Amino acid sequence: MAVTLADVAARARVSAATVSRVLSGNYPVAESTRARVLRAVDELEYVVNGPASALAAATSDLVGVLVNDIADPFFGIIAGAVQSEMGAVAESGRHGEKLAVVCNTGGSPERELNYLTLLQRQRAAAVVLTGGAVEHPDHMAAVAAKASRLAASGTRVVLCGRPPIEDAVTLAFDNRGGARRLTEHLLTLGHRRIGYVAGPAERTTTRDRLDGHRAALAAAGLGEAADRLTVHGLYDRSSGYDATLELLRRDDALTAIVAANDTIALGVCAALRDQGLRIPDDVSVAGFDDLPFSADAVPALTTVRLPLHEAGARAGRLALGREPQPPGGVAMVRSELMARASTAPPRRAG
Amino acid sequence: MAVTLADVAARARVSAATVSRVLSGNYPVAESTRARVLRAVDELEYVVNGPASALAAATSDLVGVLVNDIADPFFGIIAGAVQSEMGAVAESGRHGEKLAVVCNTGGSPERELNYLTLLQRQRAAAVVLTGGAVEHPDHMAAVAAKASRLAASGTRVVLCGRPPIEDAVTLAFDNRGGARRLTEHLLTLGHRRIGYVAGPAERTTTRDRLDGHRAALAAAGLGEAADRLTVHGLYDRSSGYDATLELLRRDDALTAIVAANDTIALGVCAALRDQGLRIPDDVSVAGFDDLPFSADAVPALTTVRLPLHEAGARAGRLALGREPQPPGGVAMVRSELMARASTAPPRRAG
DNA sequence: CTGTTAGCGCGTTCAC
DNA sequence: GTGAACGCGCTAACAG
Repeated sequence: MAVTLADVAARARVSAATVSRVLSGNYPVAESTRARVLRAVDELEYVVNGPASALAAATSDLVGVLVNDIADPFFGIIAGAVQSEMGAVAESGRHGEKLAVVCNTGGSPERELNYLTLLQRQRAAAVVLTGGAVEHPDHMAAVAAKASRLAASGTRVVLCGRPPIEDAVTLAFDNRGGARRLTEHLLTLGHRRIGYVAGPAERTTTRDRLDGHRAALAAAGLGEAADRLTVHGLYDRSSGYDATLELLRRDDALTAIVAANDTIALGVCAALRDQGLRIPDDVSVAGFDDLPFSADAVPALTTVRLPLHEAGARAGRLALGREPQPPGGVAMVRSELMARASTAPPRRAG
Repeated sequence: MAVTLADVAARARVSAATVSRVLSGNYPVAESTRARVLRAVDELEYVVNGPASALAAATSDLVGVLVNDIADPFFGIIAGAVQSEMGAVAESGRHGEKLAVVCNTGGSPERELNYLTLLQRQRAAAVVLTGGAVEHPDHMAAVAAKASRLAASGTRVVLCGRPPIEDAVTLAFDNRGGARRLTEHLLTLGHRRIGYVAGPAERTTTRDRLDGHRAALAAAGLGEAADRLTVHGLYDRSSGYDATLELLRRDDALTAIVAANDTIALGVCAALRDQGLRIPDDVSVAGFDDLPFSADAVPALTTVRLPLHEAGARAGRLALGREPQPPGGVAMVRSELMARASTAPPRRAG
């Protein structure tokens, strides 16, 4: 049915081996025959059979990127950056670069494991796991085991935005430090009653950011109130909205609310407005990630910037082995406080 | 190195063929041997070799989903819905369902073609093309040709949100009708000076929505001003911001602005606010798509709802051949006007 | 119901 | 520089 290497070989009047050599490019071939082969490839519109090639060579050109939520720009930006490093050039049936594919786990441990198996089955060249990990001991062990088997079979495993595990290179995000600096910023402005809208309890990202927040409060002697003014939800807008109403019920004299990410912060802002509270006059609001929309929200959102694109791109290069591994296999991605208009000194009566 | 079918067969004391039959499941096998095989699979932690399997069976379990911008929730929602239909169950080394992978073209025709080639090389089971297509004649012909070759080699081609082509099943979005009803809504409210922020000129989505807008204006005898009050940009927030400033320069007595999508509309709102204009008191604003954030924006955004999740899920089922093709291979996805707080009768002095 | 026999299309030794 | 031959791991006929 489909045109094969043999067809090309026949048309170019050479052996299949020669065609293979021309296409893979890593072997000396006479310029004249090389041209003949390429012409035949074009004329026949030949496209390499990936599975056959992968079987023979024992490696495929697939790179999997796992994300927790494909509809969240946080992951979209990272995934897009990873893909941009693959430079998929596939001219003239020639072996192009890798095929980066993103898989949406929806934050479910089972689906994460399933995708890992699926990718292992495909003999993927590399796998990039992005975003916070679920902390259930069983699941962590299962992921670590999978990673080891993948690594053992030649698949590079790269972590981007989650804690290190064995047999994987990791780009860890400075969630804790960023969160701490953010809350310190609010404390410096004079806030003392600060609410916190956290993400799902079992995610590493959630825990790290919350830890940073608590550390800042504890250092200011405010450790007590932290728990009472912390509400958990999902990493989405409506969770921020609902959590804000809850926080206001617990303490209607709050002067600031910190959200675990920018998307939640948007929900927080909406809820505050609906309650007739002005930002930042009545309540200051802060987020995390510095997604594109944060800078021109109204008011512009104070947040912690994470260089998502750069991190994703680096993860991509690491996945391709085009960049040396960081010492110890772990590199920390720095975060940066972006103080903007949504935070100001408290003016509200206590 | 890796454990193979033969290893499992040896351990279970059956032939390789039997193991294969157990794993693919579509063949009668005695319950006792079946159990023995599955136990061996577990003990050996066997994972099928995808490439080998694809080679022998001449089909792979890969399904490609092409999107224009992976960081845009519009595509994230569709892609997530497609993947949710795949139900990736990969227990016990058993052949799970398909592996849906999303590829980010960034809206570039070259990358779109490259990904199509890459997927063809992998002998993908199906390919889903989402979102507006680029209208350059050469590119359209190239995509149509690729689609034909894919279809010819057994790959199902599904279009979701773009105009039909031969050899593909398509789920077309009612962009034109929705846009028309949206502008009619504004006209009914009494608006006469309506600005329009369009997307990139060469996209089908852009054209269809703009056509609908113009049709509504023309029907109201307002066809003349349409061109002067239309500005093109990208499908992002900053384009909406910049375009709004430009529209205000062209006519500072505008009473409404229609954006080609919700994301642009957010930028429009930001720009209007920065100009000291209130929404909808001074200027009404409308978007398109009804992304999750639109309902609780401030004010809630009037827009046109497209059932993205449903459409994506259906595209997924079509890709798997689990749903009968619509008559003629084309189904229209209806859009629905969502009139909310961002639009109101004009009050501003002309 | 199960084992045997052939390939699937390509990469990679070897010789020439 | 090029061709011939073998095998990657699996599925799909056939037998039995």
